[in-house]
Amino acid sequence: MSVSIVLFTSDLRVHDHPPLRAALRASSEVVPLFVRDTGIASAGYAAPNREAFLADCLGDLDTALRACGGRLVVRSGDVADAVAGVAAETGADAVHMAGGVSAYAQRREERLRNVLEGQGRRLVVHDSVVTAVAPGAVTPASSDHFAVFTPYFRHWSEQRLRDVLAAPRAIRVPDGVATEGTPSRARVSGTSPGLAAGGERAGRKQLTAWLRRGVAGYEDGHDDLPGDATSRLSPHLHFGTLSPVELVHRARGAGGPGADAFVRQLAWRDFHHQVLAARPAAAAHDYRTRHDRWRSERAAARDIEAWREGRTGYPVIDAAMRQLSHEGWMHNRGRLLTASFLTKTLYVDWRVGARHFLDLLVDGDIANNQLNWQWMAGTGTDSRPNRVLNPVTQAKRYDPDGAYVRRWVPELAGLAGAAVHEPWKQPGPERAKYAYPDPIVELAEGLERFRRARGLD
DNA sequence: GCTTATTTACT
DNA sequence: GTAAATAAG
Repeated sequence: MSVSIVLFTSDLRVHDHPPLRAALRASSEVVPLFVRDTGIASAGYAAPNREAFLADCLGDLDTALRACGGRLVVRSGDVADAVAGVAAETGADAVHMAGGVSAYAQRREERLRNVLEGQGRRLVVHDSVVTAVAPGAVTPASSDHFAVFTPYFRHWSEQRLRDVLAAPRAIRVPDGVATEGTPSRARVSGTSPGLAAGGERAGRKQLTAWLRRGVAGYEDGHDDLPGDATSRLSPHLHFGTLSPVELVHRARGAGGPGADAFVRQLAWRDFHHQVLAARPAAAAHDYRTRHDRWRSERAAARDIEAWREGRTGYPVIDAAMRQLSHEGWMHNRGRLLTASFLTKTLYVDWRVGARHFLDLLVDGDIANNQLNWQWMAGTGTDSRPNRVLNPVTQAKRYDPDGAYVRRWVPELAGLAGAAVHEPWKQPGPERAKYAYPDPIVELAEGLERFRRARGLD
């Protein structure tokens, strides 16, 4: 008669869950445990949209566990203390959990290992739960991680992934383990009105629909802003309600150029995770400095505010920023454009933008968010420091009829076609009809400031 | 075998 | 411009 604990973190599912399977194999009784980590709030990482989505996920996980005779135990507090407490109460001899990559996750794992080993218990950390290919599983000859995507992707693609694990059929939880119960989404305030629903069942339904109907058009459609033809699976990947290993297997099974392009995006996710695992400081500091002297937040306060609120006077930027606040999610092309605009055109520190995204994005993820921001800011792994995206050119390319802008910027709904991307070109009397701001900065002016600051010519 | 130049490709 | 692969020492 032995007891194991499964500590759920960013893996809120029962399908394809190596820690859960390992615990069930090792022990006759298992405690599925989630700790509402008070440290996340004090680290400034908590956000209402993710709190609400998390509540859905925990409720659904509890339901799935109950369906096979178990339940989810929820506690609050410091993770190491809470887990040690449950371990002492139940006499568990091992704790199984997924490996994480952030500095926070690495610290958490270390503290947990110390406290458990002090009690004579084991911590077992499992790979390929949060990513398909584990960080460090492939490395170049001269470094502990890849800094260029293309060679990483070649190696990543050659990795043999483990088989997908079935959901458990039966779970016995020891009697009398106290739980706080799962939180309610309804009690989270300050969420985006159009926030998606969380939970493994919702994620699996979405995945099936995506593979059946969406993925085939992904290669052609992924950058089409109004078409909205991306998978929207990012929140489920962030909370682990879907398994990246299973996604890769099933997408490869679907086949075709759309599936290949989609799998490539999943590899980008793993790429950023392996960078952060090796360089956890990159969440807060330049991966490779360009010696920027960003405009101070004080000096740029009005520009930053306009950017956050979606009133920069560049319609596609404002549309994307409003989509973010309304849905807690933004189209990937919008993320690139708004990040380029903040860091290059306004020359504001990428950390300011990354912070705002983390405050709102339901899929807000330290590895992907921080490193993609750095990628766009030119301080990351990318080797092109002077890449600047022109919001007008890009808008005409990826929103040729202006439908995306009109959807999110109703003030401009009266402007037909691509004219909506340049409202300042309307003749004076026409323009007065639209309660929409003039551009807060000239593109050429911003570009010049940026190039001067970077010493580019 | 190991270090150092050259080539290649780059969301 | 730069990282990785390859060729050369």
